[in-house]
Amino acid sequence: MRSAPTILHLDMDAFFAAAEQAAKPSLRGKPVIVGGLGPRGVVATASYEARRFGVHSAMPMAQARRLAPNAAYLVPRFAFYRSISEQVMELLRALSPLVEPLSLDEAFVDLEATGAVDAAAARAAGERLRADILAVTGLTGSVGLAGSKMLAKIGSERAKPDGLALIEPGTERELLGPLSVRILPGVGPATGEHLRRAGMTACADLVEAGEDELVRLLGRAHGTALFRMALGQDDRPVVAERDTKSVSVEDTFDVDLHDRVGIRVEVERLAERCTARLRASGHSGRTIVLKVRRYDFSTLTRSETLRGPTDDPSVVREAAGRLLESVDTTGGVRLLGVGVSGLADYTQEDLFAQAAVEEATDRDPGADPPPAPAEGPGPAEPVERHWPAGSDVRHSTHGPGWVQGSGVGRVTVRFERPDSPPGRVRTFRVDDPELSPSDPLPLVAAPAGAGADDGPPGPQSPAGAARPSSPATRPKERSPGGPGSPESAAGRSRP
DNA sequence: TCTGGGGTCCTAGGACCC
DNA sequence: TCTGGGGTCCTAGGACCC
Repeated sequence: MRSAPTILHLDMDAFFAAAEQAAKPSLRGKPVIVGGLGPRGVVATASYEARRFGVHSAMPMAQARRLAPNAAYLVPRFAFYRSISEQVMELLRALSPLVEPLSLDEAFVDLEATGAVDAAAARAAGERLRADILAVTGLTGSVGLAGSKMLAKIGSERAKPDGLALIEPGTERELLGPLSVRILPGVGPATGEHLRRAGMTACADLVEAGEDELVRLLGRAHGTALFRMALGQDDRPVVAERDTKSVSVEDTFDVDLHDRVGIRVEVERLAERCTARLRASGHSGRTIVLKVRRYDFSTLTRSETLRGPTDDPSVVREAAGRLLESVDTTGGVRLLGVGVSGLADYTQEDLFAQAAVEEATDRDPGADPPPAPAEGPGPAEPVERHWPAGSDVRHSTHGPGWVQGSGVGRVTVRFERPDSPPGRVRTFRVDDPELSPSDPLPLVAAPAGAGADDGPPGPQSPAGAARPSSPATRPKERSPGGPGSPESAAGRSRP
């Protein structure tokens, strides 16, 4: 425990949803829900407007739709969020070299790594950080400052949204006492219920019960850790780099798989994707893990440890295939996964391997929605282009916009950009040659002088402001169709 | 209402070795 | 011939986190 609040925790507010609102002016102030749009999707992030309807992270999408039928529903765009995250992490590293990212939108910073800091200086650094994040990304984040990781995190939680909370060292126990045990790290639904049945719901109850009782109830590691946490004692250091321990990929299917051959094919595909990710991360591994979730949600894993580490797709594929042999899949399978653990650094210099990595990562659907087949002029295949809800596009006449929804051969686009007023909506055929996928635009306009590069310098770039009426390619105008109207009716299409 | 995807850590039993 | 304890590795499952 430190005597000064020099551990900072930053948590961006409703990150994915806020990033989408920043990119899409028409969604500001409206309920926005980002997550899987398929029949088995769950909510990744709900904007604060959507939370008022009771929607929250991890909620099944079907339930969210019942609660907030008029919200805008968008597919996550991880590459976009990652680019914003990098800007934020950069600002954190300017504060201190000791930064521990927890996810795209969260990190600890050790302010002491640069020298002694008192409470006033820590608070000033936190406020400056929040201002810088807003200036650079256009988004808000909340900051917690305390003498330990746990309290810093509790601080940022209490500061939300768009706030800062500083917890003075010495006040931890008093602060925690009346709070629910569920705020302690490591207390989830199961442990919470376990403790409740033992009559403990507040942190003070844990202190009163004593360490021995908690160890008896929860086991050595968990019991002692929890007792200390409840007292506000937490010595975990901020750690900048931690080694990856495993790499895995998994898929939940829109409909349960029954066909044994089909299941086998999926396992092999997953093995290849997993190996590609493994190689891309510069690792090889010894233990191959197969994960199967059955129709009834029961989940099992089978693993096999090889004599030495591998990053060979065929080795991983075959091991995963062998593991599948020992699994009963009657009744159906809703999820399959393949993972590799027991990682070793991969040092081999092999041009063939490198080439394979690049090729495989290009195919990795873990990245963002594929930039749909380029405008193949060749008469080759009339592949139906896929327009994920929320993705950025550009129209050769109307400029930049985003996909509000698609289905039955049509795609609806709203033409607006981060710095424009809310734009208007138009509908096109999915194969309209004037329409193409594009990269996200910066959320915050580049400083004056730097020419913003986008929008055809044509007459009406800021759509919505101007009133484009290009008679040549008159797209079918579509009625208002506010957020949430027609999003991908196709749902998720499996390869 | 019907539960994602990517991870981490812990526990417990059995094998094996000393 | 029987018995013991400790350490490490492997496998499986579960809780938790974002």
